[in-house]
Amino acid sequence: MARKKVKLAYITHDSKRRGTFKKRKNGLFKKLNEISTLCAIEACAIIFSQNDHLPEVWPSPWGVQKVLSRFKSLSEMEQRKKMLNQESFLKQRIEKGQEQLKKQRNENRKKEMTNLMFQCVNAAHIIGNVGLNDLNDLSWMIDQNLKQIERRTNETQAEEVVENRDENVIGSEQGMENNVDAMQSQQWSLDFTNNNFGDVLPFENGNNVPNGRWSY
Amino acid sequence: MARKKVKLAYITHDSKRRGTFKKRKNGLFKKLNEISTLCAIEACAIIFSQNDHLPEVWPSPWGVQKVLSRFKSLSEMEQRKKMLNQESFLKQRIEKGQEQLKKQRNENRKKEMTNLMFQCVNAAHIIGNVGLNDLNDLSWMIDQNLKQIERRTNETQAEEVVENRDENVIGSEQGMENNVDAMQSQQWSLDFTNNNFGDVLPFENGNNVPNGRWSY
DNA sequence: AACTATTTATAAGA
DNA sequence: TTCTTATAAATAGTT
Repeated sequence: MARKKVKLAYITHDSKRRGTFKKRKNGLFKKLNEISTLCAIEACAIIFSQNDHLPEVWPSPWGVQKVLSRFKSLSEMEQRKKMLNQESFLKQRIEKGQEQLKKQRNENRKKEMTNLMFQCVNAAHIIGNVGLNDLNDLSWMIDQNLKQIERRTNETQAEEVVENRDENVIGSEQGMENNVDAMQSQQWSLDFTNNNFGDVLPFENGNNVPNGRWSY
Repeated sequence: MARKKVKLAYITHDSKRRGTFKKRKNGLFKKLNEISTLCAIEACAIIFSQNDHLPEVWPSPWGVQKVLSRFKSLSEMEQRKKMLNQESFLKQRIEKGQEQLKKQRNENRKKEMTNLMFQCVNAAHIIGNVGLNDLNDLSWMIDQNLKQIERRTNETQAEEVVENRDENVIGSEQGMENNVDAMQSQQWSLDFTNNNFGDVLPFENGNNVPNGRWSY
């Protein structure tokens, strides 16, 4: 941005790009430092350079961790929201697939629990041929069944781990149609007011997504 | 930085600070956008404003997640490396912690189920002041409790999903506490060469840490 | 939110 | 690389 206006595009010339990267990274971190001081806010940035596989971070590894833990502690719903932006339809599909998978899991768990409880009662009936008048009876029964429950739970978990890997791909396909409404009803605010970014960048997913500022 | 040189310190005047924050945040994101375009690098930033409990992120929630996962896996890998180098002492601790975590989870699940069943019976007692002679009663009761169960299960699952992702590295939940130690034992190099930040900031942890660029 | 006077950032060149 | 400097950009105070 000096001596000449640079076009906002990948700098092919190698040493030039490295120089620019270094300069701008410093500038960026300085700005970050300034805004966090001036406004007393928590912020962090992580930048992976092209060559170095280790990132440069601001304000410090520990500072980053601190901000990240706060970021992660946002509720699950918000996390979900965040991940569900319209950057790519593919991502949506995967998300939806995961959602379905989760539902399916809950469904399974639900059935399992229901089944479990019926078993409890059956067992009680068999044992005493009477109702469960005494909690102590139930207590015994629970102990008897607990191992079985645990085994089942473990099985379910094991399956889920396996499923996790590929199922979201399968689930995703069917997830699409059902969730279009849900998608559209989501309120994403892509704030372009006061957007002076000027240009449009091709994202790596191939879609042309205008560079805006995302807010929740 | 115009009309007057501002002192690098917290802006007490409220509306002024808000204005500065907004302007500078946009500037920052624009810079981030530029550097990542010009140099084709992965980067992200998270900024918590003072009021809003939801952060502003760049490039997008999803983009942030992507970078974070890379960062996290990397930092954990590094941590692991260092720990292994330092002796299997810490490694053992981690494994033990993971084991404990797993046990704890099973314990929780067990308790949850037990609790559930007691709730069932209690509810039944309250309702009819009799034992569970009729399965239909139980059925009703189950329906009543199912939502609660589901909620609990969701909580448990949510935790597990997070852990699942990097569990084989370091159980994140339990790993967090350990990480403090690990962090501090890490060798961070604070690079002050070519540091034009000029000033010294009091960090919120109380330490006076010069603003430099951290690299691993 | 829009407008400038200034300060900063930085692309090229040394 | 680092330093210099001409110029582009960012932005503080104002409207």
